Amino acid sequence: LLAKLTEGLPEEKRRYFEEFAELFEEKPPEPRILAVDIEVYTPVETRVPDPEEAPYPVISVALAGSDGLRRVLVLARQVELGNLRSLPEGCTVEVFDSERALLLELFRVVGSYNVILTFNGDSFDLPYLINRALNLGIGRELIPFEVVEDLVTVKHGVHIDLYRFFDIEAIQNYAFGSAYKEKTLDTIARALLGEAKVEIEVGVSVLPLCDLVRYNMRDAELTLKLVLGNGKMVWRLIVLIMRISKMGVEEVTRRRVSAWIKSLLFWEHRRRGYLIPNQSDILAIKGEVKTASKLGKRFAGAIVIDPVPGVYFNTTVLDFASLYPSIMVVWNLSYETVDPPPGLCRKLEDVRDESGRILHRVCMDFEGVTPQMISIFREFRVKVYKKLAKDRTLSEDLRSWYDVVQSAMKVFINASYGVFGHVSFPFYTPSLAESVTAIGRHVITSTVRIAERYGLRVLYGDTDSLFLWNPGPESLNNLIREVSEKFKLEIEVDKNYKHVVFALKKNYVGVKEDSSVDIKGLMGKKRNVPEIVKSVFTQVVEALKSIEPSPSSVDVVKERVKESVRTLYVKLKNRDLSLEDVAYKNELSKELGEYKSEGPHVKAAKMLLAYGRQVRPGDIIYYVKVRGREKVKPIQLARIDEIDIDEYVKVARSTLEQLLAPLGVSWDEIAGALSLDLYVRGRGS
DNA sequence: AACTGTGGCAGGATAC
DNA sequence: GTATCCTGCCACAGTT
Repeated sequence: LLAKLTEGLPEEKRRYFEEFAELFEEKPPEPRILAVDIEVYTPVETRVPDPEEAPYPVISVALAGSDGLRRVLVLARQVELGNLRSLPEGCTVEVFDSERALLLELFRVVGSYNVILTFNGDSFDLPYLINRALNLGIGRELIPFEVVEDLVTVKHGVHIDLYRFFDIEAIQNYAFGSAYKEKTLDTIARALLGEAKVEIEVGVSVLPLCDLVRYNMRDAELTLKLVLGNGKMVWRLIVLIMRISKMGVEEVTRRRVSAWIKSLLFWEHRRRGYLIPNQSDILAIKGEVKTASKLGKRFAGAIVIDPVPGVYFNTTVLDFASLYPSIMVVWNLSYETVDPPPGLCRKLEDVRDESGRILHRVCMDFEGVTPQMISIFREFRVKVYKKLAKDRTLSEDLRSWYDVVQSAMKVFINASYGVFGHVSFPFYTPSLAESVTAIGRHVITSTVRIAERYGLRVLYGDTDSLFLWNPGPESLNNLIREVSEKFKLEIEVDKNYKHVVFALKKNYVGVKEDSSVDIKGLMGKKRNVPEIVKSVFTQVVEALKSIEPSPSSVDVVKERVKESVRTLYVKLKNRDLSLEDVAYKNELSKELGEYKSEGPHVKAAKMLLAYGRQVRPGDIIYYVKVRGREKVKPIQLARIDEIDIDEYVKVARSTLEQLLAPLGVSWDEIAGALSLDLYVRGRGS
């Protein structure tokens, strides 16, 4: 495959391919890995002990090793023993009457593993262990961990904090397709392994010993499985990113994709003997942008076509395969090729936006580093590794390795454009980022014009996609052929919708041939909408699946909605719900003091703080709407009987109207009849 | 002094 | 990275 891939290429480029191939073919190392999780005593359940002070004893430590080790070390305390039958299977439990002995045993075990895994170990488990050991008079030389800048490392090996790894946006979005949204051990394990933490009703400090062991062991096991489960997928991904980026394991698992790409590009520069420019020098020559349009934005982005509201049957979605990276390859866009200083380039090409205006010029004398990297990854990914990942003649283990190889490349390809628009990236080049989006706009608007010339009806489009209403196969093929030839970009049919409902930009519902449903952007999908409203939304979507092109079919949907809303009303009125059902979930994106306006989740967070609970940026605040002056309360401080029913009816209305309006159904039509109906029923009961 | 309406903006979440 | 949606705060003006 490699020979085929590099056929006809110049010697130098062939060598690049060969060198990369080695990185992808070399088997991953299999070090001894140990997952560690600790539980700490705390007098106040809601308060997490400060790891700098480490004032309270470590009451339990669970260890799960790649060699099958399953051990829990517990401290003997005055608590219930609990049910011995609830102890996890295949696990050794040792009870210590000295915390010092417990920690020393832990340190001894840690010493025989190369890779230590934790979830949140950088900010809690390991600093706590270090400081607790010091407090107990254990010498530093006996403690296997040490703090280095913003991480905690293992003296004889490496430490991977999975919280930090899964927190990396590129990992979350590209490698796992946004499968998990909240970054807790429980939510990530549920999403990736289908397993959950052990549920406990009370804090760990008062938990019966056997339950504590079970709870602790599960956490360590989940931590280990997140790395070694699914055919060691995560471990392999880490290894591949290390090889591609030329970074160590502790950096790769803690730094963002821009750091990986930086490292890769620095390496490439050095191997070719190029000078690495200063950021300020790039900015001085290539910093000028011409499309700074909106407040807070540095350059213009993509085009979103205003959808024609309504319900459409038989709609085909076309899209460009990784549009931005492909544009960078075809137009040779790289920080060193865009807007070269006068006299340094013989062959220049114009970068035009959708209006034909020339924004920048690109040098075509030589291939830029970025396009070269992208095209190598793309070639390998499409022509080699996607195929090998599906090759039935290979062992399952090998196929899954190749699948990780292709997804590692995907991460680098997808991130290749964004980093150049990021101020802190060492190769930050505004004119480059602006050129990519301008060409993107040019490509999509030209494609719309060509589609219309073939008599195709464009219903909607966003950045790199076009939704075509009931296209004739011939016109469709003509469009695809003409556009691929004109731009040298791959455009293909992505999917067909049996029917699709449009209302607003970035908001639609489409039902595919197999009755699976795509819901984009609608409120009912967002995490900040309470569960109780989401479930009504889901019911209405179910009804939409079966819709046919007839008025009676719309009536059926109307009835279903009415029924769902009625149930919601009754539930709310009877307060037949849990606080979780009505909770809004919002992320606290910064420190409380940094907020300019006090939104509901900020207000709720402040109440939690006043109550003595820690709140940090990144925390998801759960709050409910209550009657009275405060209007909101954090879920921990609220009671069911304070819930403000009207607020929930309001949010149900706005959420469902997004589905109803395109069907020509008004809310009043449903709620008007409903309130009378409820009134009569209410009297009846 | 308390309330109501309004437009601008902050903030969160999503699409691509 | 930008584009877009929705909610709710906030300042201000006008009314009771």
